[in-house]
Amino acid sequence: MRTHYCGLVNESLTDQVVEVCGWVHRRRDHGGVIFIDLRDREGLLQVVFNPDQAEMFAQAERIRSEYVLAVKGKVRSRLEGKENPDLASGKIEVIAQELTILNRAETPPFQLDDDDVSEEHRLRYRYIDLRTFGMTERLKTRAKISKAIRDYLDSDGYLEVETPMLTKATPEGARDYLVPSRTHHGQFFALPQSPQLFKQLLMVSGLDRYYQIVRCFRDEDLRADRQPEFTQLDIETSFLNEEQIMFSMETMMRQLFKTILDVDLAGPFPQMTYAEAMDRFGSDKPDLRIPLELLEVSDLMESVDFKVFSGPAKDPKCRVAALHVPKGSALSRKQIDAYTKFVAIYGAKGLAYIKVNDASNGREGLQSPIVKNLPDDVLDELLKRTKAESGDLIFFGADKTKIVNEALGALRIKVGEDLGLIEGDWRPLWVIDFPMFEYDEKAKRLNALHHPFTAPKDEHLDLLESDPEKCNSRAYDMILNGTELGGGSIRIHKQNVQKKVLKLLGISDEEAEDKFGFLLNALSYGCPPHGGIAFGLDRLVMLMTGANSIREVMAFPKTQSASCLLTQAPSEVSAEQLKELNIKVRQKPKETE
RNA sequence: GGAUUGGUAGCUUAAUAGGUAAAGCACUUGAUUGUCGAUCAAGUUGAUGAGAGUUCAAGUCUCUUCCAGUCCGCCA
Repeated sequence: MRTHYCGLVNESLTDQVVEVCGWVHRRRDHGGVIFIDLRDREGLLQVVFNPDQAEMFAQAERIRSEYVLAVKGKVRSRLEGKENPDLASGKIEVIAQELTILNRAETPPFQLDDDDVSEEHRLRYRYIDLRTFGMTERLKTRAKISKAIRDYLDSDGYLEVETPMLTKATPEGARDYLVPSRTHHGQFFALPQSPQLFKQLLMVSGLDRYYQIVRCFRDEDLRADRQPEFTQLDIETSFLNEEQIMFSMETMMRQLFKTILDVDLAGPFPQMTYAEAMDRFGSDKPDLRIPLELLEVSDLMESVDFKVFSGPAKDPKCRVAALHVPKGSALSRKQIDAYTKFVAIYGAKGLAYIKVNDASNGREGLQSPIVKNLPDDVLDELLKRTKAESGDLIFFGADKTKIVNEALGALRIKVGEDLGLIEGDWRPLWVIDFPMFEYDEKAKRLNALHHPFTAPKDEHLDLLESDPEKCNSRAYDMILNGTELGGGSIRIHKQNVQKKVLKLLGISDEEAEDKFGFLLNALSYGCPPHGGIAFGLDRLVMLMTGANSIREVMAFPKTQSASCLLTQAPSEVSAEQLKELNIKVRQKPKETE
């Protein structure tokens, strides 16, 4: 039926007879001659119908948008001056000899060349949306990325192993998607949040190097970069330390960017401690393309007669930080008010600022509601430390450290984007030396910053007992342009250490035995030192294709309320199905009348 | 759970201070032998997401609700 893809017919086939199949992208009827742009996944091809074959021409007159055609015809150079430079096949056209209408089509619910159709419509008719050039290209790029990754890992000795989708609910982490068991009344499987434990077991089994491109499930609220089901590139290896794993993953990324985008990522990736990232960027995934930094000024503000600053400056749980914005004094009062509103989202109670009108004129050169509260020596030191020049602006955050970091960290990105300060295209880095735990104020207990199987640094082992909050882990995150591409760690391979960590997380011996007994057992049967990493494949593809949501790189994504507009899932099930599962729905859904 | 933006013809949008719902594209028909977002002419298309209220009068004001987007919380 087909000899060539439409989009791949070019001048090298001139004078040959080809058979192509595709969808009618556009029809231009000139009465005596009809042009049809025929489209398939590889692109467009102009097909010409002449009236000398009356029967075929009559059929061509009835063709409408999105009809599916098979056309046999001769490739010929377009007439002089009639080439279309926008088309890969623009130098040639196909003169139709035979036409088969394989299928008719209703008028599509939206036009394929309309690039601002609402996402709601696109998702409802996703099968049509996927015909558009942008979607097709992104899915093709995604497939190329997966293949390049597989090629690299395969050549590096990694085995692709599948792990169960029906598995055990875990107490830590995100909310599980549950699947009721028919054969065990009242019991449930959980869909995996990640194959974490299975890949560790594969290391115990001596598989040595494992990878998998695998679906993961988390029942939490959605974002532009979060879907209830998403794809991880999951990797684990034995007998390598963190430096070796990081080097290998970096090499993989470098090859990937070269293959897909022809981009040379500068290497080696810089490494930054968690503490430094929080201090300088207010974030554990800093966007290094933005040349703004948070500056610690708590020590300066301790003794000033301005409680908004001196209070937090003296409190060890708080910080006062400055964000120096070159040329920022051009910001209007209205813009600064908008930024004040912006940081309020993160809990900041205000946003102090100083406009540096004339850096050489001391206090007189500064414009700000707070200058009157600050003594000369503090102002001098502030200008010195920020290296602020005339025309600049300095924002301040003074609050709980967490709030200051989140507020100024987000402001840093927003201001950087608004003022067009972004430098360079790709700025990867590693963030290392994460704390093992974070104190959860609400639950009044420790939480694992990565996950409960992350190993503590050898030299911090004693801190597990004495001061767990000071204990750092052997975890590492790969960050690209402010997005966490992946995170991993060296795992705990000693049973006693694993038990200790679970206890610190407030998991009782009984619960540990119940939920993780199989892992604890496995650790006792000759578990090698091992570690790994998991990358968010959707986010990686999103960055590499320049998409602004992972929905744009998934064929059939869900909406923000985790429903599928195409299939109308989730939906109710029959009484028989529920009965078989021994499940009773407690409340009837609200009346829909 | 919260903040915020939007929902008007098949699609994308408009509608002054509450006073006859409009345009472009799509679609239909006709014309048209070199277009490529073809062109020209004529034509069809609406319970303004749903429900209630205020009013002589509601797309517009009020309340409730549903859907979609962005963000906060949440996401080890």
